[in-house]
Amino acid sequence: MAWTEDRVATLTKLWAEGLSASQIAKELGEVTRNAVIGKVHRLGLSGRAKPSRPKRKTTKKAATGTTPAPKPRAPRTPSAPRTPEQIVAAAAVPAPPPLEAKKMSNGEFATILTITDHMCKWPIGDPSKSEFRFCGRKTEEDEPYCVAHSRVAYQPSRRRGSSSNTKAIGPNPTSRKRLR
DNA sequence: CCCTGATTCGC
DNA sequence: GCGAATCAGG
Repeated sequence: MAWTEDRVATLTKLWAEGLSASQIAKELGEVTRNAVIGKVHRLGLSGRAKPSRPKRKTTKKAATGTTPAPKPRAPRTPSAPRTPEQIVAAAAVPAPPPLEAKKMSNGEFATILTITDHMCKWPIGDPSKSEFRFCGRKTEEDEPYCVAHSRVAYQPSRRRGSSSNTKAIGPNPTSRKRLR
């Protein structure tokens, strides 16, 4: 499968949205996550908000005794210093502070502990903070968000008029793991 | 062990 | 240019 303009566009978009390489690979289909990562690098849009990339240790681990050191591949060269890519993926930033959450009937926001089905899982605040809450309003049957937040989360993208292209761009709620 | 991205290199 | 293999880390 060749990297058509279309697929590259999707790849770029999904990558900017923060999807993992494997997720993107599944999304595109016909490609592996390695292919995705490879393409991402080739496109020069590597390194978005990567939490862990302290240092690339070129020093490969010393043979753990029993390692016969097959070394099928050519010796890894020291690798060129990573160029600080300055890809601006800001355009695809997930969710600006959307609607202000209303209070729940009992006067509290939904928390990670109180959130249940039929409650809007739109995050409010910084997930790393204890003040983090969910919107908590009533939602439709299997909707993760309330109607208001759903509109924000699922914005139709004007690409390819036909095919379903309503990609979720909202933040990832707690349990949004893709089924595998 | 699962996952993640990063890198290199044969094709 | 592509992507498998591999690496390194969480």
